[in-house]
Amino acid sequence: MKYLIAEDEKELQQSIATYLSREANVCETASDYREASEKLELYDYDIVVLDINLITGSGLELLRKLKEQNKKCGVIIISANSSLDDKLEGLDLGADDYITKPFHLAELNSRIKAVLRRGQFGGNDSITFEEIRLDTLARSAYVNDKPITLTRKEYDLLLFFITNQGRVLSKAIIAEHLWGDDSDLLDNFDFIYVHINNLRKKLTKAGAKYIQTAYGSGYKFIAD
Amino acid sequence: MKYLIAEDEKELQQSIATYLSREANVCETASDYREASEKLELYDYDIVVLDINLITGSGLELLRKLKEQNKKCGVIIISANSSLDDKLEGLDLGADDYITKPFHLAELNSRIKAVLRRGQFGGNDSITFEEIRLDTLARSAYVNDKPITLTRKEYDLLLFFITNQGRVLSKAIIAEHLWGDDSDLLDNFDFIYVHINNLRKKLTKAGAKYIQTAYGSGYKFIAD
DNA sequence: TCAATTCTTAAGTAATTATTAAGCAGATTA
DNA sequence: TAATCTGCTTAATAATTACTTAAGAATTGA
Repeated sequence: MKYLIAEDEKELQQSIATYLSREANVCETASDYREASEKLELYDYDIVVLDINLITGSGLELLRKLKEQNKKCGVIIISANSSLDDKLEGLDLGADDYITKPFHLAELNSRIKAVLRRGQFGGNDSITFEEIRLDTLARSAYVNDKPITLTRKEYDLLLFFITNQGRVLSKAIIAEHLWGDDSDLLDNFDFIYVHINNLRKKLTKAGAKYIQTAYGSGYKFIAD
Repeated sequence: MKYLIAEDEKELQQSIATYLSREANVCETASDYREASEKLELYDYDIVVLDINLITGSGLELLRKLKEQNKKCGVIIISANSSLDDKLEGLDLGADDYITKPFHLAELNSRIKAVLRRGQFGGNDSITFEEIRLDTLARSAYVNDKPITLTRKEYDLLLFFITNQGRVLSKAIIAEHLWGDDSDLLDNFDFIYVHINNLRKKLTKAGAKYIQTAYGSGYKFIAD
């Protein structure tokens, strides 16, 4: 399950992401219109939590765009307490639910659950790729139903590969997804080599070698 | 209280499970005849919600088997609107009630409640995991039928583990469930180490060591 | 209210995992 | 083919996370 949190208040954004990351397999954030728009074009999400009052560009505008593209994801709008109109307009535009600031995270979560339940969006606890299976609740990995022990970073890396199979992932993107936003500034991704190497060793040993190097661009996870 | 939902329509299954998990201590699902049959043999349930029109194998067949085994659980049949015969046959075979698609979840819930009330089912409000048994009314715990004394927090922790078996539970989530909502903000969960440690000691001493550390992610309760 | 139990804090230790760094290997380009 | 860039591997060091214990707070029950 993949969530996107489009919220410009950094603190709230982080609270939400932290809270929801246990429900989602992938929980990403966007801090402004541009970033959200970009991510929505590049990736598929099951749920988008959208603050309708994004400073840069309107959240409603984003929602309109989203629905034009006919993406199959549930949308939950966050709105400031006053703006009833925005809410209604949002629902008109195809949002699935809304929640008013301030709110409890548990409340947001149960609304997401409700949207997922009544919609056709997402909904599976294990992810497979060829003979690899990830149990996302137990955070455990299997190759041909034999468990392999992964560290946290290795698991996250493998999950990221599988949920983005076939796509070339640059070291910068991998770093951003596994280490968060602060790594924008880094220009040294040496440590990724190490994690890739470790994960490769474990997968190869178990008989599943799918991490391919795209020389000069990054890596991709793909069956030969 | 343990429920089993035998329903092959994934979406409906999830709706029911999510809705009823509030009422039940353990609410499990089965998607086909084989899975349901297996679970019924392995575990005891207080209530079985059985879709009589399971694609694979007949629901009626399952019910017949269930009653042959003389299991003490209440059975509520879900039937498609037309098949009156199935309903009657189901009741003949010993089902306790039926409900016709489509139905409101609240309706299903109140029928379950009614069955529980008038039946002898669920009188023993206990949850088991391997050799561990929790008496949820007395809030007491047993390992191989020998009582072990737990403090409140230890009991709550164990209950939380057992009802979320196999799932990685982060310290933040554990804190939230045992200490309430305010703990979102806490960034220090040191005290959890202590409770985990205490519970582990008691369980281990009694011969049941199921709390596994998922380094960097949390803990999970699982049989090797 | 007092005594007993239970919870939390704190501090030191242990274990695991992440990152750095350096040398090597393979690829690409001129 | 030399020069350069990119990626691989390994081992060491650093950082993080977990465990354990004991003592002081807080809570509970009589």
